[in-house]
Amino acid sequence: MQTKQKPKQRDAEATRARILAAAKKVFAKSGLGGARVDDIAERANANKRMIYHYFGSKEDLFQAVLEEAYTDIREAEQKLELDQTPPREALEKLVRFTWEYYLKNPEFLTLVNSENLHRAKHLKKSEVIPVVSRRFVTMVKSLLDRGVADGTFRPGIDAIQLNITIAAIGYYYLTNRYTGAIVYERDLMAKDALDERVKFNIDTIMRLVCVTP
Amino acid sequence: MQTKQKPKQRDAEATRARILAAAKKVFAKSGLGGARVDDIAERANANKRMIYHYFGSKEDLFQAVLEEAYTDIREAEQKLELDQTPPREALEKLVRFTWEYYLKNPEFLTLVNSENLHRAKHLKKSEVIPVVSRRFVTMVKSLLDRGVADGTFRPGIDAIQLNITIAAIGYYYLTNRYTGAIVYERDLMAKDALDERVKFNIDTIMRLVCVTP
DNA sequence: CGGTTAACGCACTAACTAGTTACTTCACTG
DNA sequence: CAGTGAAGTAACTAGTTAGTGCGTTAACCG
Repeated sequence: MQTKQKPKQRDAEATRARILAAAKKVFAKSGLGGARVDDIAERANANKRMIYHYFGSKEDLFQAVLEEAYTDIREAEQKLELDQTPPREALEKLVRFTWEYYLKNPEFLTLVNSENLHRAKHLKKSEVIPVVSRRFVTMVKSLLDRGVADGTFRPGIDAIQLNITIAAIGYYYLTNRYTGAIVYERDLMAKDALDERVKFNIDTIMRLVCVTP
Repeated sequence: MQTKQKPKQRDAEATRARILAAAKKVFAKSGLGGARVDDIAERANANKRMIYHYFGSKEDLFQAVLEEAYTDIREAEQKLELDQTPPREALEKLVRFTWEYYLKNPEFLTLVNSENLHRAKHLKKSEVIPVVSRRFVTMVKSLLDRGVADGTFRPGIDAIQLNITIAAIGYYYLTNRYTGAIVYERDLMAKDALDERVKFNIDTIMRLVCVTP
């Protein structure tokens, strides 16, 4: 049984996927308000009519893009298999992963920003988000527990506060890189600067969590 | 000589200020792309023509709003007079101030996000931003130096990395409060949650910077 | 192979939007 | 107190923009 078939002239699945990918780019670049449906259609090599055929409206399309973005990062986190790594190493791995994911997927940052500008009205309607989110929080919780049990981590740290902090120190640096470059008069995206920042972030989290940093 | 005069029917200064205040609200709520010039004019109790008279264009108005927002926070920071406070106390004061400023001025967060979506093209043109920014970085640098000198702070910490981290742990929590509430299934803006977060943030920074946290 | 269904495209609209034109009215000065 | 320049207004334009009506064509099934 072969899965790869000869390319069809009409392929609902492929067209849908092209629209979704194009929408992700455009929404990330211009936000929900600034994005143009015509622009998305053109980049997707699809007719604008198809967007309304598959997604219903511009906002529904935005919701689909967001859901995909969130499930993507949550899936990638699960693949880290932190539960099979010693606590200290696993924590560093998580901090490093979060940083690198944001660095390689900058659209994720702007999409989340855009969604917060709209007070998460699209995420609120989503069915899939709570499912993947819970699995993620549970993962970090059990990592913390294991670390406390074997004496490497301080007890009493709230997993959600830790999660937020790990995300924050990477997210803020990267999402505000343009204003940051001006305020701090420094190229924040130079290789050296990026390397220095991960190091600093790992240090920050280790000092926060570990008994002996 | 009295400064308070009877309200004029025509007052260039007052109209300009009303437009700027209205623009700040609207840009913060909808972003640069989503904001409507007509909406700003209406909220300012001014004619749309006046916006073009005083500010030239929508983008120039946005730049004026941004510059005001940045100079406001930088001015407030200077008023803390950290150089007249012992290093440890001064650092905690700075972390707390940053958090509270973001909390009380949420428009600042969305304006900065919006500007980063546009790759800081407006901030780049500004003359005043580098001036106030340098004064701010200098302030934190000398705070760090004083702390190292009297043995309370670890040596070798980069002032800009520290600045970014202090901003990040407050900014991220607050700017992403809507998506955060859904992902973490927790009311992040409840009084208890806010109190817990400042405490956590102060702890994070103290452990990062102080020799004996 | 013929017919039904779903994919696809063209061309349109109704509402909106940044910016402008041409005009009126007030405040202050000489 | 007259007249001039600045403050203020209404109505308009030219170009966009999200969303649609309707016709066409390819794919798949019996």
